[in-house]
Amino acid sequence: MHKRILVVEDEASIRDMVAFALRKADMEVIHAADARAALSAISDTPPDLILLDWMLPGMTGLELARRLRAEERTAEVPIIMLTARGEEMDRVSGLEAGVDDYVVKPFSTRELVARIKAVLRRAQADGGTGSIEMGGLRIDGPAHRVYAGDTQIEIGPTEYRLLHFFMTHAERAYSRAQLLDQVWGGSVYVEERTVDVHIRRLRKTLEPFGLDGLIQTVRGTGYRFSASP
Amino acid sequence: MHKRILVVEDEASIRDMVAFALRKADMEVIHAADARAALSAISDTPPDLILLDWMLPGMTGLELARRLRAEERTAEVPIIMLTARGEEMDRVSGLEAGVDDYVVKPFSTRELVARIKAVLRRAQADGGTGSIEMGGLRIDGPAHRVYAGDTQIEIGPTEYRLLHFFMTHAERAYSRAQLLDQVWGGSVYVEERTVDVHIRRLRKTLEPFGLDGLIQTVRGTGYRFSASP
DNA sequence: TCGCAACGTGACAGTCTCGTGACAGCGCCT
DNA sequence: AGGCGCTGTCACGAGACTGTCACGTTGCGA
Repeated sequence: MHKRILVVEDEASIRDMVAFALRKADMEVIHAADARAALSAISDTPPDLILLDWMLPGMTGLELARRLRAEERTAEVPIIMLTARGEEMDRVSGLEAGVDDYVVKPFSTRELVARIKAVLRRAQADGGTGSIEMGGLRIDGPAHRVYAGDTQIEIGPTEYRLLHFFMTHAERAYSRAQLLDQVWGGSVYVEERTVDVHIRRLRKTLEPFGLDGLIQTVRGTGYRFSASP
Repeated sequence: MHKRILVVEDEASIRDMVAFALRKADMEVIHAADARAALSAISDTPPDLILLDWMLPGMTGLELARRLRAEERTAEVPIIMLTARGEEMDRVSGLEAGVDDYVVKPFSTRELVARIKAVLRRAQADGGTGSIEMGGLRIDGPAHRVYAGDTQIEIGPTEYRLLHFFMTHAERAYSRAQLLDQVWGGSVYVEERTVDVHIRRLRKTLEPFGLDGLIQTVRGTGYRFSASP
């Protein structure tokens, strides 16, 4: 799996470390120290994935992410954000800007590579359209919409994020803590049982469309999303 | 969440403080004063996480980290480094060696525990073992599912953990005490005979699928999981 | 062959988990 | 201000799961 990764990061030490790890994982690394350099690097050939630092000189990573999403050439390129601890609270707005995943500094290279691979795998799975379909349910990432066949389903923000996470991480059990981490964002204090309630609401929203059994309870562990019962 | 943590630290005061905090957080603490002791402690059963002091007599923590990464048994075990203030600049080389996180001294035990939990959660999220198949039985770790051929088997939490342990430690006999340790978690008080009952339940759930004889009784010792009768 | 210890089995009551409905607080729009 | 959608929390109850006991069976050494 040879892939081209664009690393947008101004701090040399982190850049070098990342480059070292990615090359070891058989990936090609392109550097950009700031947003302008990133945009010009992309104008040539879009990479397979962009690794973006949250804090950049000139333009924030979030802003750049939005720009990249707006441009057709790069709208479909997965983006992973690098954030320092304490910046996590903006995870939700980041996810809404179309960022695919977050890695919080300090991170281990092992974790980084694992996340990158996961995101690449997912990107490949949804064929680049940004929408995922399974079990009669379709979620349109860029448009923030959910369909059951042709009819659109009205869905709240949290329910949407939960469903989106599930559909991008199907066939796998997650604990309530993990779901809080991933869907609510790492730095919030909410009861774990709150997850149950949102699961319940999501199930209730999907039920009228004959979409039962998609969200399964894994007793003693958490929940799982899967098209097969 | 009962976890085994190996603490590699030569300074007694820090070691005791850490041990106290971790035990309070329901973790089992193994201790090693230097690199050699650490390696020998690991040779038995690898822990779930290693807490490593940067400065150690004989071998630096970094060196030890590399050694651990190189060895297959411990390559996946998360490592957290304890560093004194001012040693931070070497963070990059540490991350290159595959260290998962840093905690800078002086630290609060609360922070330490939080970091440990975070790292454990991430390590667990990275999928771990994937799926294992043997003797016509397949267990899908990430999805938390068990199959006999194509049909899924309904299974309770404890039965699942027991089966999972057996399939990851097949062809070897375990005493009831060992099973309680590994499957129930070390800090619980249950009768040893309880193991028998769960073995029985597991056998019973597997039986309808023609999966007999997978769990064998080793009279006077305990039980063993094996594909061959 | 006998007797004992180890193991299998069924039943049971307590505990824990999860689903569910209700409710109050909050931000937003009219 | 009032209505409305959304969210987090709580309390309750059904059902699943668990640990333990009592008793039946089996294997093994004397």
